[in-house]
Amino acid sequence: MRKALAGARLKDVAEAAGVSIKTVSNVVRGSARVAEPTRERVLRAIDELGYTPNASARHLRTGRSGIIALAVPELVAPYFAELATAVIAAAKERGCTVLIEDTGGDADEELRVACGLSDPLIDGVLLSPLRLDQSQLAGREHRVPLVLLGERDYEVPADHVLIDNVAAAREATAHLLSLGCRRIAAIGREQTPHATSQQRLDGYVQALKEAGIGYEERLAPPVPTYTRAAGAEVMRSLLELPEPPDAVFCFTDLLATGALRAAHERGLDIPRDLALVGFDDIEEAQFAVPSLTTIAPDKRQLARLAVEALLARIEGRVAGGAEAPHATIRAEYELVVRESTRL
Amino acid sequence: MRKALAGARLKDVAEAAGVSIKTVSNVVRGSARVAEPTRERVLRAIDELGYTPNASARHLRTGRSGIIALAVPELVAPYFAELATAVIAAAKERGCTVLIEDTGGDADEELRVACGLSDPLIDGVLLSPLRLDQSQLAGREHRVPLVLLGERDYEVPADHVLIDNVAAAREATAHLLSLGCRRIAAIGREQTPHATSQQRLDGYVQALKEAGIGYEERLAPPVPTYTRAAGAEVMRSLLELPEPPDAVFCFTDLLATGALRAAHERGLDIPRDLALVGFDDIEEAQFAVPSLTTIAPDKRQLARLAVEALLARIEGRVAGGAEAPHATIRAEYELVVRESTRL
DNA sequence: CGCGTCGATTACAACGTTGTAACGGTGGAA
DNA sequence: TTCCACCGTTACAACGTTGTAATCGACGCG
Repeated sequence: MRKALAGARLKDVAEAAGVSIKTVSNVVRGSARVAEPTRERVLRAIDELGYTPNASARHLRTGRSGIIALAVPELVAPYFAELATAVIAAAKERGCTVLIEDTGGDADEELRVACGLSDPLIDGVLLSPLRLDQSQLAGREHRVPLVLLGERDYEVPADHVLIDNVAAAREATAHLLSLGCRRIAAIGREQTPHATSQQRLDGYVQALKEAGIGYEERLAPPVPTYTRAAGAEVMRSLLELPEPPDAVFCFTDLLATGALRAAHERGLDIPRDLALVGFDDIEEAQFAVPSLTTIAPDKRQLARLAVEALLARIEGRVAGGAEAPHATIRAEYELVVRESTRL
Repeated sequence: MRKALAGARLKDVAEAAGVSIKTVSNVVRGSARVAEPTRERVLRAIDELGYTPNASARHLRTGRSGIIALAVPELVAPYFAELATAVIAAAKERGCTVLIEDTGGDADEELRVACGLSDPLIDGVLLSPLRLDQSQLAGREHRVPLVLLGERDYEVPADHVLIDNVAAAREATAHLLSLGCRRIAAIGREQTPHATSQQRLDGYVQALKEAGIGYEERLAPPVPTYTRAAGAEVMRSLLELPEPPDAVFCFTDLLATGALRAAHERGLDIPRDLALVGFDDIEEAQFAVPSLTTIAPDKRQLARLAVEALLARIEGRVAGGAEAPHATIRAEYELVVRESTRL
């Protein structure tokens, strides 16, 4: 059944080089000393036959496949597409391949992923949780190493890589305040808030408080989802308030582009009638009309730190071993000022 | 070394159910008749132990892993993110997992992917080629089944799934003509054109010709890349022509959003001063200001057809066998009219 | 009552790899 | 010369799965 086309095996190389299978294996992996002339003969044979190791067999034997899974709520959301690209690049630097899962933001699906998918092929999992809460995660069977990429509630039994969302949200809001805005709305609060929403809301409230402004729930209406459509819809409702806002802090750039769209429909001039800040710094933010001031998490750094943390767990390199306390690793961010707040 | 945590094996299930390993395997795969009471016992044991098949072992034995690779030029390009999402969904319907590769539009990388990556774990490859040309592809060793997703030049030894780009581009241009525009620019021509660029240009030229308008190369300046930035830059240069265009057909929505941005900077009113049509129907097109008229390929259908074609090749289900002639499979598209051409 | 048949189940080998332990040969020291 | 040590190499088993062929038991027919 299996055709010769499928590629040479250790056995073929061994025959060609006149040595045993194991010697070839040793040459390939550098796992034991091999005399130089033998080494050369083997390498030549490998080259001639175009040998490449069979990942399945290797995985079966060693328990390592070199494949890690990245699960995001929505790959079509530009932020996650950009993050995924950064993770793929970071993994490649470390010799790993990435398998991308789209959980659709579904808690069950996230849990399934956190438990190592349905397939032990995966060496480890990077999860950007959206709805998953810590009680569920706490009960998971620790089948594979797990690193969370993004916000978290309370304690979750896994390493986390994230930026300081509260501080970033506070900075974004403070920026609007510094422009003289006093009636600042927030778009992104959720009915049943998950961590991202909660933390950004906290930062927003803190900044207001520091400026002596109280939190007014009407100015932070709940959104059903983090989509452009939701952003537009909520923006429309905000503009219909008796006292509409003079600025808006959107918890994601996607919400912000929707808000931009709605403001445009009402003929508002941004930033003069309404200043706008987003969050994520997706590529689109630079090209929106007007371009979008936003919080820019260092996605490359996030990806690198996350891959590094996961590999450390996989390879058991964590100080203190597998039962080491779960680390929280912070990446950088910065506020990028563009037209939507440039008066 | 290998821990029990890693999950139950056929052997464990067999012991729990009091049958042989092979019977469990038969239940799992449905490959042989199993008496109903035995079946139930086995299923219960599987459920209790949380057994999941080991892909590597299965792959090692059968040569099938259930994993297909999808290689796109740029995952951050919304079109490809949306396409990837559709492919993941289509693959899941068929019981496959998708491994996403980002080739960066690099020809060498695309060739590597076309040859089945460096890893024989993959059952087959779906490739969205950008720079790869047929001469390179022709010389590849056919290590894994390959299906191309997107345009092609001439003959390539692989099945293709695509929409009729020439017709779509002609329709987009014809739409602009129907609005009364007569000086229609095109953004997306490449210095050394690959198939996508060439075909959309052909459609554009055909439509002009049918309206009795000649092709003017100045109105179709070359773009270095398919990015927002390139779209904006080319748009600026077009607006500086002695006789600037009254409409633009952009070969992708990404280019179009860049063009939109540049037009906005010049204070132009779209569509009154300049009508704009894009291509791809990325989500952003609906929320751009103004929203974007565009060609909408049926991405779900593209993904389904591509996965189906690939699985057919993998399973040798192709009429005529592995050496069957390579098929060209067309998916649907439609022109979606939005504000950017609604006068 | 015995034989044949058929359906359900099982033992065995193999996929390609690598860790372990054993092997053989060479060179130096006693 | 004899023995030991050590280095390079090897045989073997095992990872979890599935196809093949053999086995077992029961039932129907002659």
